[in-house]
Amino acid sequence: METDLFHAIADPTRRAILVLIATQAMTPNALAEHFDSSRQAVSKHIKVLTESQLVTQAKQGREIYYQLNPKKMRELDQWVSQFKALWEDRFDQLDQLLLTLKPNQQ
Amino acid sequence: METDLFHAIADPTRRAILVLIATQAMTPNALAEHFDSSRQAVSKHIKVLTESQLVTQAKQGREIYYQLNPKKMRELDQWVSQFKALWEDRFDQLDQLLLTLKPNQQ
DNA sequence: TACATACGCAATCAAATGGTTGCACAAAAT
DNA sequence: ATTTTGTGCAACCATTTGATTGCGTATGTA
Repeated sequence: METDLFHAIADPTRRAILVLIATQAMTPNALAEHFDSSRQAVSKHIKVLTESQLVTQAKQGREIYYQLNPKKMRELDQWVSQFKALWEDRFDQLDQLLLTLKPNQQ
Repeated sequence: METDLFHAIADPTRRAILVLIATQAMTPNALAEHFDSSRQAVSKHIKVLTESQLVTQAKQGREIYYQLNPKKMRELDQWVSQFKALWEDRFDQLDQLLLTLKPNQQ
């Protein structure tokens, strides 16, 4: 089962997990302490993140440490970058001009 | 009704719409020609995008032109940027510090 | 050995999602 | 004035989602 990257980051809990494990690997139990929902619910989120390859795992004894996979996060950055030119200053001015010529109605 | 930015881009059709209208405003009918699903299905996607403020509209006669709102897309870029230090080659202590100080965003 | 801990997996359920069809209405065309 | 076109909205439906509960298994501990 592979999960789409954009689907994986659509959930607020999953995004919070990503921030938490970005700098330090964490176990499901440790992660679950940061949320109101149960460990199993958090584990299901972790599974989605793992299937999307945003997260990698490393087993240590009976604990499993999950960690962010920056390479996959980079894919998101690359997708966004295709729009980057649109919010640069010179294009903002063009937007203003278009708005003046075609004012929004309704 | 306001839709979350990350939820808005979770759907492949909606992402395709964003790419199509990034450089040129388009009407729902024109957009629907690019997809297999019905006009109404596309219109529902447009509604989600509009509610998330990723898309703005401009009425012209009986046609409604939809266009990308770069400022909102920039928010996505800013969220991703908190992880940027993790995949950059230069990974000095300053990057670490900035990442740690940055408040958690969802 | 016996028990506790950390975790994944399966079943279940309410809510959300994405799609379709039908309809209403305003603008344009005839 | 009547018809066609462009669009949004509501109702409906199958599928997916996020959460909970219960269970099985492997690892650590008394």
